Amino acid sequence: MKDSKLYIENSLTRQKELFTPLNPGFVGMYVCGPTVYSDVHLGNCRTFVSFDIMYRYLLYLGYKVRYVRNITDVGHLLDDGEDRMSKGAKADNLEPMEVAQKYSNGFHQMMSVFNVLPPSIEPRATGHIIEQIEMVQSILDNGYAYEANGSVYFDTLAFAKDHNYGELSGRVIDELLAESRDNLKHQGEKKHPSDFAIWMKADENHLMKWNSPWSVGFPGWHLECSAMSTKYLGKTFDFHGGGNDLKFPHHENEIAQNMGACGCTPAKYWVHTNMLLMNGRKMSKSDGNTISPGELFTGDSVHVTKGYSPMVVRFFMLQCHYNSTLDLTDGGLAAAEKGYHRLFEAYKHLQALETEGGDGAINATINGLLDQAFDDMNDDFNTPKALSRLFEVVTLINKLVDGHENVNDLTEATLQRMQSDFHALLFDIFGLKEHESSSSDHDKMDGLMELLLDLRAQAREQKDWGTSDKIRDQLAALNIVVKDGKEGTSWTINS
RNA sequence: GGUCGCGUGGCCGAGCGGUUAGGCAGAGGUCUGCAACACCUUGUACGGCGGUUCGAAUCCGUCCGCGACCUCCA
Repeated sequence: MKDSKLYIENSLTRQKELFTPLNPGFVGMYVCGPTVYSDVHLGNCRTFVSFDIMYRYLLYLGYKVRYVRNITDVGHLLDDGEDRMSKGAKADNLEPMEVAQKYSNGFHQMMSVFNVLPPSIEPRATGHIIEQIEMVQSILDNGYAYEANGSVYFDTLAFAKDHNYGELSGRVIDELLAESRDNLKHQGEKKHPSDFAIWMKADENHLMKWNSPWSVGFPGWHLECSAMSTKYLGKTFDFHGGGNDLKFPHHENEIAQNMGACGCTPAKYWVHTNMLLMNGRKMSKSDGNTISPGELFTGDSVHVTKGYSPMVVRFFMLQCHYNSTLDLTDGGLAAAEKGYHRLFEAYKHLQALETEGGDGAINATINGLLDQAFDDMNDDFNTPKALSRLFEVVTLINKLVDGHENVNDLTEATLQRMQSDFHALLFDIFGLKEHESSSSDHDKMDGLMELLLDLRAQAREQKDWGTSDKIRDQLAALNIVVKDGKEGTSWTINS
């Protein structure tokens, strides 16, 4: 276990707090996953990349982390009262489970493309109907819910007498009443407009329904997370995350349900990630201001001039703190792409550096920057700041490579630390990776390029600039950049 | 209308009471047959107006502008 103090901005208290797990050395972490009724969109990806960084950093610090991220495959109602999964199923003439499977597969594939680590447990709402029914019963037994026509509603007024409802989102129950007074007539079975369903009676054509003590029906949306987090992490656990659009009503109601069922607050630290915008506006599926991950990778969209690789997009996300809105723009991505390449070029040079070990004149500078990078990570996972330290190290690496700084001013120990910390930050914590290609392809490519550059070198010796430039230009058209340097010619592939 | 948050240099984006953020672009330079790439150096800033303070981008007030949530959303 690394000896470092991690501070996390807790949405519940709105303060940065020292992270101290309930059980030393162990972390229980729950993150609200996707509803699998259509393709993932980029905003989802940013959220899960943000939590991936946190998960990775906790692992790096040496915690044993149980990371639970659910998949919602039932219970999400649309305005017209139809279930999202059912709607998707009817539209494509599929079983609801086929819809869930199809989009779960797509989701997993996209997470893998973004190099997001899989969670330890990925429970599904439909696989935990019994747990949810039991929780409804507990809440009823405790007097915080009532039954009406086969549906069960959470009684927010009764709950608010004993507990604080609205703590997370800063909402006051009287205001909730005032807000929705106009809609009272539509509320039907509810005693109070802020009450919410924890079990819904299904009508005859509803596709997804289960037996329960109250009716044939289905669980309320917020209930699954309460039931599943309790099952896998216990009644109280360390860390609960989600997009900040889930704060209300989802997380507020989740807290109420857990309190209502077991009398204790579910999570110690609540963490919310901010939204991804595009061109200054919220990305959303419903209006046109959206780009799918696939379109972003291929460049097949009016919003970008070219495609950007998944790792460039991930790097772009890292340049912004998870708690701020991030504005996706073509210019921003292009800038990120260049920075990303510069970072990785420096990383490669760093791994090749060797020192004979001198007086360590620049040790302190480098150690200071690396220390600060980790301090930044400890300060609420501040990836943009940590990255800025790394770029300062990049400048130093380049100076060492170019001879502007003497590599022998670096002791062996500091060089090794640079190499291992750089690797840890880039790959283990930030979760970046280089563009992969199969190694046999790689060998062939090397051979081919060696041949071409050999021919070109001959042409240049004979001052046959026509042939020399033709080779260089044709390769450039294939995004292979030829670099003529002091020590000969090298090449790289630009993505 | 209610709740919360944000406005930083050409662009993106940290900082949040005194010290260079960083990336991209721009400018100058090194390298090159010419280029490109790469590398080095480098300028410009904190929405307006008040206030607190020895000192404010950073705290307070106010005005303007923007966004999110309050209804399904990551």
